[in-house]
Amino acid sequence: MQTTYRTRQRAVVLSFLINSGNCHTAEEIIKALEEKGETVSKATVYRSLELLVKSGDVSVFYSSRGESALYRYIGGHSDHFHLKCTQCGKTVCADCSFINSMQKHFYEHHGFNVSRQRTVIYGVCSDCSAPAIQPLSH
Amino acid sequence: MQTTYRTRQRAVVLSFLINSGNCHTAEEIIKALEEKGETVSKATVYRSLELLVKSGDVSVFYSSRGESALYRYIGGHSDHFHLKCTQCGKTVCADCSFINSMQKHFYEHHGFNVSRQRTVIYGVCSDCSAPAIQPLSH
DNA sequence: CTAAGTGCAAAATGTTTGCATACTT
DNA sequence: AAGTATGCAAACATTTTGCACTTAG
Repeated sequence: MQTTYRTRQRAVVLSFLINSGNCHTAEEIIKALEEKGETVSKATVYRSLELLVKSGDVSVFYSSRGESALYRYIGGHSDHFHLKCTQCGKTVCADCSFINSMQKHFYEHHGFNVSRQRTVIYGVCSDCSAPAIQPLSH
Repeated sequence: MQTTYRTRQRAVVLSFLINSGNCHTAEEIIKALEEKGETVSKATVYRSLELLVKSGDVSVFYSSRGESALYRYIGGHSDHFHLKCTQCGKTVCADCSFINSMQKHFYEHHGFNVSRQRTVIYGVCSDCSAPAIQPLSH
């Protein structure tokens, strides 16, 4: 088994995510660290994120092609998951226990253990499905 | 509103998906058409897929970064959605009406209209969560 | 000392775009 | 004719990789 060394760079990436508490793209993290004067190379940010995801401290969320993955520190945020609107592209984070029912169903009927953090629910958000006021097509 | 012309290329792409009935990456479609002797350029395949998705004949499914989007003809396959294993990477298509409950919940509690075709449930599949025989972690 | 991690720049991947040409209607 | 679509190659954006060097244990 491979042991992981503690490095300044990885600590910096993790503490950024911990302090923020929100979802961030790799690019955002890179820029933020740069502005803070922290020197962490782009490649290292990606590699650190990969390790942090493997270790379970951080979750990745792949929204859709052409957009970046979103990373987020998960210290107990077990009910958190994402609703992504296919019309406006916005992603809403929902903290809601319905995911428990989902987990139960998929485990019992499909032998499948749902990941609360990485699951993406696609659909149309309330803003975009507002009746009448919609723009006349695209 | 913009009218769409019927073209040989788009018909070819659509009929490939109809005949297959399965999910395919753009790359697969391009290769398959090439082998069939159909001449459709890569760019046109992408553009056709985009139009077909817009028209509702085809669904896209973005699995995760570094992998291609999956396209699929949806002629009434309304109960179809994807379970993706984060360990082995396999994607299982599930046809199951539980999605009705999901739809109800997200609509009632979040004003969000779930897309049956594009939603991705991430988790660990039964093969990968088989007890006892698992590798000793990482 | 050795395994693991870093930084850089270059590569890779999957998809999109500009533009001149060719279809559809 | 006017509006779309095509094909090609070049551009893109995000992420990954090779390699020589540094650091943690």
